Amino acid sequence: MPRDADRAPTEADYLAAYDAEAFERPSVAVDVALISASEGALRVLLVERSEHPQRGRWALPGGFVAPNESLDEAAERVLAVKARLTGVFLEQLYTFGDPTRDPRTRVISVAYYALVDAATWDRAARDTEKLRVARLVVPWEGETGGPVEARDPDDRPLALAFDHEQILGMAVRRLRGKLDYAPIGFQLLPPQFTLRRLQDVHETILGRPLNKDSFRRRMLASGNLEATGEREECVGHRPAERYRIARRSAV
Amino acid sequence: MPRDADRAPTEADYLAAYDAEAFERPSVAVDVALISASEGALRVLLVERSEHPQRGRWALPGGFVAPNESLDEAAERVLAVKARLTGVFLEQLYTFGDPTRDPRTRVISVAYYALVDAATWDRAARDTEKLRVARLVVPWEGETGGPVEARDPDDRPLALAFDHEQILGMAVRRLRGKLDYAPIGFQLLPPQFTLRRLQDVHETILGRPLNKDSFRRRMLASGNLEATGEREECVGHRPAERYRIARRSAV
DNA sequence: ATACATATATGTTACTTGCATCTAAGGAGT
DNA sequence: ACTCCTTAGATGCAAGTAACATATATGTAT
Repeated sequence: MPRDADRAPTEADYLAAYDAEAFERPSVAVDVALISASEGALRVLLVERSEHPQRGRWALPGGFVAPNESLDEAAERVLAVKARLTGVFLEQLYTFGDPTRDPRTRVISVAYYALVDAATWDRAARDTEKLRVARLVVPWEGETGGPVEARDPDDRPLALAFDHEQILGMAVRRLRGKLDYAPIGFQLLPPQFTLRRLQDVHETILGRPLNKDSFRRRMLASGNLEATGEREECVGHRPAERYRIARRSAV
Repeated sequence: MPRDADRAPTEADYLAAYDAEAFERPSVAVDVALISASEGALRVLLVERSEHPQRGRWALPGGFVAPNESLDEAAERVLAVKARLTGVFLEQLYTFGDPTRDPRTRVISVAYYALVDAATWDRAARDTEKLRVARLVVPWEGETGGPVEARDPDDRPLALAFDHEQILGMAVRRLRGKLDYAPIGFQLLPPQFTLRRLQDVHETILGRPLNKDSFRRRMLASGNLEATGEREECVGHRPAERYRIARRSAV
């Protein structure tokens, strides 16, 4: 694992490591994967790079961290500026700091992922210039961290800039891992939703079908759901009850 | 959630956010929580700060990220320089970037956690000057992210520097969360260990007793363990079989 | 040799999960 | 109005997994 394992660290290393001023400071950016689920696939908002470097490639919306804002605030700002979204589920994912990940200069990127329902996502994608829809093609064996492909609405593969494919792969894995024990599926749905829609979301994220009954039982037993008493309308069959996130649910 | 939710972002914000050169760049550091488990408690290595700021307080060993090293490499270097350890389990935890977390200047800290067996940890704590043992007192309800207390060998509470208490809290939560589905318990044990020792480790991390039989079954069924054929010696009772991490185990 | 302490095996019960079946409730076509 | 179709939602059962209790094995200490 450690590359320097053989070389015994010297006192000079120690000093060098601690003298912050001696180092050229890196830029720190946040990149946000705005994710939604619709029509059986995960979708993520990408922006086409019009400038060097990686011109023409697709990138996650991002921005440099301003001196007086926290990382969370920077991610919120990026989301507000680029996708006109505020108040959505937003969580830190991982920090990518390979020295060569940006050819210009050292840029350390703190990656975030945000979850919104499909309608919000569509609105964000429509309203915003320079942003384009991308569908994430998540490989079956993606559980293990295989590469995640992004495709445009015409199903053509998109070349992602920097290490953003890696970021998306980690976002998908994080979603899959948290789905079982954290109430995040709701975040991809509007405030009220039927159990079927929730199951669709879970199946999309996991990439495999789930048993309807045990899914229902598990969700209702979790205590995170609350029946609204309202029902779907004009659906051509028995209307399903609508649920919402229970107030006591730990988000 | 978003603090700037009310203020509509302007084009100036957008440009400002993207013009990296206009920003004073932050320092980026790594802080490493070197964790082990012994005598029923988690232990972490801390260094007493002899300089301003936070002089006299206890901090996680850390260092600034050098221009040509990745974040992982920086964490490995910190571990090698400060604890004389290489080749141990090391994983990124979270990145802390509150603008005021360091009173000197903006320092963004990428926190890591490392896991070693008790003997290695003791050796690291003994060999290294300026490093002191600390016992983590993990509250019962720590699952929810309650504060984590650190105490010295005489059980006196230690005042931690910066936001390092928060980092430790997140490390404990991460350990607890991963314990069920990732083979990390082994990392706190020597290469060979009995099932009882492994259970001790799990109970220490989770802070609650586990059922012996189902723990055995679960561990053996996971396929991550491999019997060595060797047994404990001079233990005053029936010696337990020793196990090791199975070769096919995904670490 | 015997007592003792712990490891390991066996068995019993409660709970969870997957699968199958059945009924409920709407719309659409006749 | 009636029947058909589709999906919602409830119920029952079998298989698998969990905790818990008990019994047996196997070493050291006396």
